[in-house]
Amino acid sequence: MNEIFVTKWKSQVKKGTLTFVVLNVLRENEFYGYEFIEEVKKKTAIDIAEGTFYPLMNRLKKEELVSSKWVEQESGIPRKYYVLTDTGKKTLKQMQIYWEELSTSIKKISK
Amino acid sequence: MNEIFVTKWKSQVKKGTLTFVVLNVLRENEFYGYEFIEEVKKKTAIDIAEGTFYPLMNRLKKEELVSSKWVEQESGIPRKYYVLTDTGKKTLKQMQIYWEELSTSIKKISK
DNA sequence: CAAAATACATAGTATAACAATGTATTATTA
DNA sequence: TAATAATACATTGTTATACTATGTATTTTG
Repeated sequence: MNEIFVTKWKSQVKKGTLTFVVLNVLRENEFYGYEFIEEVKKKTAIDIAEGTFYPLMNRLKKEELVSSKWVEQESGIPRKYYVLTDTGKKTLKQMQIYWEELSTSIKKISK
Repeated sequence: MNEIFVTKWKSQVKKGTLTFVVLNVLRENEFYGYEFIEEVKKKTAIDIAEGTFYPLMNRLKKEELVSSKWVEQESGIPRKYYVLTDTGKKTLKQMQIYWEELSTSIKKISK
């Protein structure tokens, strides 16, 4: 029943949304990429493709909303941890305002 | 304070969202384009550019989620009214399920 | 009578998600 | 112990959609 349409739509809905998710999650904890994706998959209904995540993080770093640092492991591949910057925190606050407005608007018309 | 970033982000967030808005609004009433844009602007925090709306409606018609009919006016330019099809109604139901999941997920991580 | 509002529409641009693919290390399991 | 899965980061190319700018035409308003 129009599965292709719905699938494509879900992918479109994620645009922008994933940025909002990332900044929100980093507000409370530092995460490295692989962990982040797994955590979000477990705790929410949101599935982030790796091919989406890494370019997204590089965009956010370029915009200086997040910074990153490599952390060597006793064994295994080093992990790149992401941290929310002050600019990131301020930007997130503005985004939260719009998100709130938008959710409220949609709740209004979808009830 | 990063206004350009936030502005671009808002535009990204609308991707997919506008489809959801359109189908939801048409669930209860028929509308013509100009009226639709004005109504949504008045009642919600959502601003839809005309250059977004008309191509969007043509996509939805192609997918057979909506149909349209021209209605002549006693005076003035004829109006093209949009109507939700049965396929549109069924597709919307599936979208509502995902939207609910997504909002819940984001509420969880943004609190 | 000029400007604003109404009403539909398209072309070109920018952006972001995703699949596919790649590299490398470590843990599991058969 | 050899193959496979899981961990961990990353890029390239494709596709889809929102927006600006622009265009046409009619009607209302100042």
